[in-house]
Parts: sequence; structure tokens; C-alpha cells
Amino acid sequence: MGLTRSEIFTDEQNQLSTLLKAIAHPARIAVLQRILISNTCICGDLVEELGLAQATISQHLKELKTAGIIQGTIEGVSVCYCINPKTWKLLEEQLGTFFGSYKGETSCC
Amino acid sequence: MGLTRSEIFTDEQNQLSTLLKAIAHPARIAVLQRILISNTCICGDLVEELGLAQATISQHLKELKTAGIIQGTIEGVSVCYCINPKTWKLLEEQLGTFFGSYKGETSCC
DNA sequence: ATTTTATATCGTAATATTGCGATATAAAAT
DNA sequence: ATTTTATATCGCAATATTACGATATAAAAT
Repeated sequence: MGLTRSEIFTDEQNQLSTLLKAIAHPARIAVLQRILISNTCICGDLVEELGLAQATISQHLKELKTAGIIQGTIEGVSVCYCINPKTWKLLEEQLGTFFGSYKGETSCC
Repeated sequence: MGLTRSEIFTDEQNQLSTLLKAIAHPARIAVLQRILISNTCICGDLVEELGLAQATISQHLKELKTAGIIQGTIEGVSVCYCINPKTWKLLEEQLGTFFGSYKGETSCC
């Protein structure tokens, strides 16, 4: 026990939860907001701007990258991270479907 | 170490990450989808439908309730859970702002 | 009053996440 | 060739999450 039983859920449910999990951390939200605003991002800036250690930021960037939410290319000494448009749109769509299926306040409780 | 340093992030960033975390699990996504479809929900149904133990489902429902995403009222022997419209709209809005700030594929990498 | 039914809580084991110092890597500048 | 600069990875401790059996609770049926 102690590990999520992915096998009993649909691929869509697992995929959506994986993407949401990648975003569900204040540091990673902050990183994404920063990337979204500047449309460009260098890791070094984040280390100064957020108050986390360089190793920690690097780890959060890796998680976002592994989930496919951001992508990075080496640019000389530094690395340029930006949004992965494909995954971003996919997630936006999935969330749209999810939230769209709410039929308003005809609640029972 | 080992615990999220919430104090260095904004209230909005922390709130959004908390709500996303509550949703970022396939079982809880499945539960929400079930509630959204039927606009009503009883825990017992879920135990049969998903393949998780009763204690586990109850725990997931509690997490969704604690986050304010669902609300429940006792109805005789069973409990009726449904979406909390206030939080649902709040999250939808926050996500709208978040995803809306993406300025398209003028990516650098 | 007792049993049944539906849900919640407790306790616990397995696993995952978070954060960071230390160290590695690798390109650029000297 | 060596040093500097930017980022990644390793190893580890602290904490959180996931799942479930066992047990508690509490209303409904008998």
C-alpha cells in the first residue's frame, strides 16, 4: 500500500491528475507565472526572485519538464525554459471539459 | 526541510496550489466526475463503482470537503455530497486567469 | 433492545514529496 | 589551461500522501 492505484482509473483520469499534480505547488505556480509573463525564462533569475535554493528550483523545473508542461533549450551557459504549447493546450482543454460539465447550482445539499 | 515553504509565496499562489492539490488525484477526479454527472452523490455508490476500499473513498471525500470543493449533508443513513459552487467558481476563475495569461506560441525554445 | 446499514475515524505500513548542502558538469571568460 | 558562471544531480532528513483493515458511530429497520 501507499502508492496510487492508477490501474483502476482511466488514462484520461491519470493523465489529468499527473498534469495537475505537476502544477499543484506554489513554487511551480510561481515559476509558471514568471514564464508566462516574460514568455522567456532563465533559471538563475528564479533563484533570486523566489526565495528557494538553486537545487530546489532546478528540481521544480525538472518536474515541470518531465510532465511536459515546460521545455528548455541550452543557450550558452544558461538554459531557456518556456511553456510547451502542446501540453498547455491539452491541459486547458481537459480542464475546460472538466469544469464545463458542472450544471450550475441545482445542488441537493 | 521536507515541508513546503508557503510563507515565501503569495496567498493566491498558495490557495491555487491547495485547490489543485485536492483535485490532483485520479480517485478524486473520478469522484468529482461522478458528482458532476449525477449532480448528486452518495459515498456507497462510489465504493462499488471505483475499486477502492470504503475507508479510502471516505478519506478522499474528506480531503475534497476540507479543501471546500465539495459539501455534504446527512440524508438519513447516507451522506449526500455535491459540488460547492463558490469554491468551484473561484477555482475556475483562478485557472482562467492562469491559462489566459499565455500569449501563444511566440516561444523562444 | 438488537441488528443492520452507511459512513467516519484510527492506526499503520509503504511510498512520495520537499528542500537543501555538497558535488558534478559543461560552456564562457580569462 | 584555469577560473568563473549557470545549471544539474546526488544523498539525505523531514514531512506528506496513499491505501486499507479494524473499529467506532449513528440512524433505520427489525
